[in-house]
Amino acid sequence: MKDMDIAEVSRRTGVPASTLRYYEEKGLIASTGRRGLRRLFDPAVLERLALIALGRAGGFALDEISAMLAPDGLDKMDRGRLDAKADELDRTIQRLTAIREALRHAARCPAARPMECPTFRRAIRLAGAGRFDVAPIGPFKAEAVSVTRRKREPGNVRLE
Amino acid sequence: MKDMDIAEVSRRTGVPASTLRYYEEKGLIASTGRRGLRRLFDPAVLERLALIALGRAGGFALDEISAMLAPDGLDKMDRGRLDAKADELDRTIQRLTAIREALRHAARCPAARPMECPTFRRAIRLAGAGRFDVAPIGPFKAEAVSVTRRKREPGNVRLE
DNA sequence: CTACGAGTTCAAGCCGACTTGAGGTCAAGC
DNA sequence: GCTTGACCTCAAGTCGGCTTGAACTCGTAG
Repeated sequence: MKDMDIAEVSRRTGVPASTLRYYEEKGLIASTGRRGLRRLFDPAVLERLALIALGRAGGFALDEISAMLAPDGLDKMDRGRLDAKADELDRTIQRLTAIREALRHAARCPAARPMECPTFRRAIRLAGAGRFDVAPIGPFKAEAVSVTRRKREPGNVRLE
Repeated sequence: MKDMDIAEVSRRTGVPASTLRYYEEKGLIASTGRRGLRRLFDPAVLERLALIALGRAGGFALDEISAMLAPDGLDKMDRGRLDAKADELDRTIQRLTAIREALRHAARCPAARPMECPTFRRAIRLAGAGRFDVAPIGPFKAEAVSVTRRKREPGNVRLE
């Protein structure tokens, strides 16, 4: 298969041309050359874009993704980093699972106010949604979690 | 317990005062009144903030959260909506699980390039990371998924 | 040879969720 | 009565991941 122009890459991946240019600018993908002004892409870019999409779907930032993909454009990734990311995802999944349970429970819990329901409160605690020392049940701890948070972590502790 | 000023709410929840003002402006929380210029909050706001944190941790937008929390400030939420959100979370969890497996596998798969490994490709497919009709194995479908995407869904299909 | 359309560059805009900063107010303690 | 410092408002800034628009350049079909 010969080199493709940006439109074909876009068509085959569903990724808009503007995004492809943006990715190139960020160094996530590379064009093999130009014909006139036009970029030419090696078919291997399709794989790379699939991996990028995978990362994005996993909630990773573009910078993290480019750190995971090998610098030379091959797809050998750093094993340690991959495992770390998997662990991160694992924690996220556990948190989301707890939240899902909380929602399901809240949807059919007979308690007038969800917060009065021990099951719900437990789910909140598991969700690590923060320590909100609301009256009824004692204070609990929350370990720091991160979804897509940047600097600060509101929703997390700061014990007085 | 008497009404609290913004600093106390902040201290007890870990949510910065600026964020509390912002939430009030958006109608997510309400102050019960003022003493001079200063906002006063009913202790019930702590619960509400816990629920908001829960929603945020679940990846929901503030607008979605305020739609889930009752307009009158009580915490009765719309059951249908809650279930829908739980389902949404469920799909997200499944996707993330597939991605986690893909990462774990990639970390120790002997194949030189992950994309040549059927297990990895399968994980990508499950992840719904898009249809990237890379040569070796045939095209597959991806149903639209949404993490925190806004309008467009790059990474998803557009069969020619 | 020329016009066309698909590609290009670069700067600016957008969205959500906040944060920051300048300048103002006000209750309480000395 | 005055200072202090916590709180206030409002506008603007930030960050990531793109998109959009204006102005321009080419290869190719007619």
